Amino acid sequence: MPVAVDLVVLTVTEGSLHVLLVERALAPDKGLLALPGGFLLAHENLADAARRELCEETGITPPGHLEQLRSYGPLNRDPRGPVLSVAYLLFAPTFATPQAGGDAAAVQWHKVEDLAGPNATTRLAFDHDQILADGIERARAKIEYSPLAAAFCPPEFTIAELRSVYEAVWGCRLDPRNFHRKATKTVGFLETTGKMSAEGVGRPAALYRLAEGISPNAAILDPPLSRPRKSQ
Amino acid sequence: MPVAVDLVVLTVTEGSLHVLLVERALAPDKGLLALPGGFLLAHENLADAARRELCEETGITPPGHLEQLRSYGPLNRDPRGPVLSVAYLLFAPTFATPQAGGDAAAVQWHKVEDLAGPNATTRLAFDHDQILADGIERARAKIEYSPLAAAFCPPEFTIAELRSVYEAVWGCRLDPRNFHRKATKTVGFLETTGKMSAEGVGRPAALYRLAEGISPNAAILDPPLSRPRKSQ
DNA sequence: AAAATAGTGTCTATGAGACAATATAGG
DNA sequence: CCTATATTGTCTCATAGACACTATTTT
Repeated sequence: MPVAVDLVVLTVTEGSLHVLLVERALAPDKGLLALPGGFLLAHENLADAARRELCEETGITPPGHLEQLRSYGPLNRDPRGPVLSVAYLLFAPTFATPQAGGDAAAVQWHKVEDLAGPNATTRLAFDHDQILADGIERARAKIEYSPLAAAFCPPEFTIAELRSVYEAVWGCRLDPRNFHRKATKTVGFLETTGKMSAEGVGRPAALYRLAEGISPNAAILDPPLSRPRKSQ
Repeated sequence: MPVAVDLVVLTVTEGSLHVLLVERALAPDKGLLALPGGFLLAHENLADAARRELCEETGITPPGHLEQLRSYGPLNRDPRGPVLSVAYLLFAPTFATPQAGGDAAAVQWHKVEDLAGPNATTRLAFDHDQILADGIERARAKIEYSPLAAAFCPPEFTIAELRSVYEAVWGCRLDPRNFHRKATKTVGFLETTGKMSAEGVGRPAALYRLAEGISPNAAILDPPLSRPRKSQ
């Protein structure tokens, strides 16, 4: 059984959630947008294949946090026949614009708004719409009770930058004052650097980093940074 | 690449969480306890393979709720070579004692306490200890914000039965009075049947069922039936 | 000074959890 | 009667969210 690995690579730029897509250089679905990915090699583990494929198609060695999303198929998802796909999710800070390579004719960040949800305008190759939707849902759920939102930020960041990540991923506005209190008072989340941000207008903001010794993966925020329950 | 499907089949009996294990009839790891499972056939989807393997090895057509857990490998988990395993999780009501068949020499329910956590006494075959641990963790997290705990109960059940499920899965005692209020007042969770339970001593309890039109999978309890945060 | 953003304090509504009190069964 | 379990009610504490207010910068 051929086994593929596909990646949902998410980042936050310009106030909204973006996903890294490639334009397929080969049939099937040549010319369509798709998640980066490819076939698992013999003697390779899943996560290693995910990193290798991302690097081959985009020239990027993934920073951020990589985790398994779920597996799909193998039937009715690739016209060539049964292919089992194991999807991975990468929480990435915005890094250098990627370089197309491998099976990819072009690589670009795309606004998630245009691809998933009610206002979607573009169709992805294979069953990648479903995989993307699952990845977004996972990201939305996970930043609530884990420190993973910080994986979208540079190593040192302001509370406002962190808040804009939550706002982009959840697609809603958060009260800056309540968010500030919540984020800074949640134990085991942030650590002050002592430095101040010099950017922009208004009072300078303190710079924070992830708390020492936090693996963004395992740590659990308790209580969680609660996502608003009702429409705001 | 050979692809296997393994199942973590959980149920609640006698006040504690149990998992269905087979004794391997064949090498490798012959004689060891293992999760039921086997190889994916050509032209078969993952969830279908999970159901088929469970039926072959235990004679059971799974009631309850089946969901994908995650994938493992393919390296360093089977002495025969690389095998990708996709694990599934089944929330099962206690049903008829299973019948061994296929690759299984014996099939039995085992107390999860004896297998996972600090007091574990038995080792499972392959990497099934890890898979079991992940399945238990998923179950513990999921019954908090989904109606899935009811999948461990018969179609009609009392609040006390439902509470004992939560207590078994979470491994802690819950206040019967607070639990009763919480469970019955959570919208979209339970529905009264009008019938009463005749069992046991004390005042008879009302029988409930899952609310109409709930797919236990998709529904989200809001607010969740919160798991106690601190040790009780 | 005005505008903008950072950060703190305060109030209210809601839910979790402790626990009193009542209801209904069997012995 | 007593005991056991079901079910309801009440109280307290903690947290989410609304929002007034102060602090510090740029224009």
